[in-house]
Amino acid sequence: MNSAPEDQIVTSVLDAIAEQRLPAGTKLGEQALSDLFGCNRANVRRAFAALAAQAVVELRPNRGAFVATPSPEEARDVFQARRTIEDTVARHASGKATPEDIAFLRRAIREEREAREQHDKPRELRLSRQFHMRLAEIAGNKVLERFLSELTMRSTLILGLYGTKGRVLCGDEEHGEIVDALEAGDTDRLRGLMDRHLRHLEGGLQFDSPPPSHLSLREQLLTGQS
Amino acid sequence: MNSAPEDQIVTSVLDAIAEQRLPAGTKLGEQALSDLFGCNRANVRRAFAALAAQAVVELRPNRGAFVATPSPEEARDVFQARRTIEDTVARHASGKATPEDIAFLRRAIREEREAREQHDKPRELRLSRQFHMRLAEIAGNKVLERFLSELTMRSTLILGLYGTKGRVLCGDEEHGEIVDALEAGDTDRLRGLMDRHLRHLEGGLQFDSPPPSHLSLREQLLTGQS
DNA sequence: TTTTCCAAGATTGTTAACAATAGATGTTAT
DNA sequence: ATAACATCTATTGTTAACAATCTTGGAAAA
Repeated sequence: MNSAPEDQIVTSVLDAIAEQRLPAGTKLGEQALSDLFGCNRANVRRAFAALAAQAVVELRPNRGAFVATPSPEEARDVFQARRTIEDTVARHASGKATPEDIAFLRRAIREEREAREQHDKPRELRLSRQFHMRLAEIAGNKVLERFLSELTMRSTLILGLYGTKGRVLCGDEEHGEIVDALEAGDTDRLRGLMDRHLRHLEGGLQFDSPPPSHLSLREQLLTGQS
Repeated sequence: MNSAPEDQIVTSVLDAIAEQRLPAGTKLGEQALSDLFGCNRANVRRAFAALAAQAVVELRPNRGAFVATPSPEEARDVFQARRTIEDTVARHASGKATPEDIAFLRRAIREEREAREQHDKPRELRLSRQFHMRLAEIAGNKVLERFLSELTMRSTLILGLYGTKGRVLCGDEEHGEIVDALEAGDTDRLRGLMDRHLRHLEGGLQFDSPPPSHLSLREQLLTGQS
């Protein structure tokens, strides 16, 4: 649609975050990105402003732009919001899925399992996100779709920070059951499965181990003095 | 918190939209705003990018920034999203309201009625919005709070475009009943009242009369040719 | 009078240079 | 050897000038 020079930066950064190629706290230098995308720093700056408005990038004055590092409280809020929004998505998607939709979802599940078996985590994450976003698309509400896009993005960051490595991220059997219920038009079951799926995802987080510190050396040492 | 020069632009524009001082389709010139806020155009540009990311401003290449003019479809999506989010807000706010919260809400209702009697529409709109936002604050989810902030903003634009003038915008008796249910801790009733309130609001829209055209003279005349 | 075309003005988009600040390196004194 | 200090570099923030585009207005032709 809009091929403005800054939109490409936004989508590229979002894609990178969605595939966990950009971990939380990564510094995004203006020069680096302007070189990479062959544009001037003003466009990079505008892209940062848009990304900051979606809370996937944090802007620190005179320091620069950093990939956001969600706190445990933010993680809770994000998943609570996801349950809210994806419940409505489930309600409205139920019975509206075309055969193409079902085929797409089943293919995504299959490829996601393949990616997991091959330990291709970026691909797995991308496919899992596509699964949820397709459901929102079927529901047919652009506003909720955009909100969920932001939330899945932040979920990826949260999983990268607090996810227990050994565990399965998005159990493909759960996704499979969801498609079954969607195809059958069983709204209540669909809603229940989705809720369970999201609680499962959130339940796998561990907030105790690493205090997410992405501070400069100086800030890490000087704790709370001028 | 953050007193960056561009943040002031963002909040000022949002406030103006929330009070319907900036109607949908208004052009926002870069020079005009940079003069007004005593900063350079680069900051205005960044503010526009942030506002566009929240869908309250539309960016047309080589034309400039305009206050968004939501279509009837967008209006439907916005109110559906509001019902979704404010239902969760109601669920989580119920029983959590402090006496100060209740006092604030009752005062907002009273002042809103006064503003309506004095035909002070900006004030009325601002207070009505504050009422809903305070509920979100009580619920205690920053993500949903931010989403609702965007949605109430766009609701104001929608009411300005499609609202039937004679009708009452937000019946204060409805707000009153909501506070009663909140204070009583009657969650189910609170949810029901909120849903009814939002459906009431949406039901008062009329999409037939004015095709929302905020085009230049040239665009209004030359319909669909190069 | 109406339409078409062209030119002037205004606005947006881009770029580069400069200023200000933070982070890092090196030096010196204790 | 360590800590405090100064300097140096890299990065962000600001500004102004220039280029490109759109809008406006009027003149010329039908």
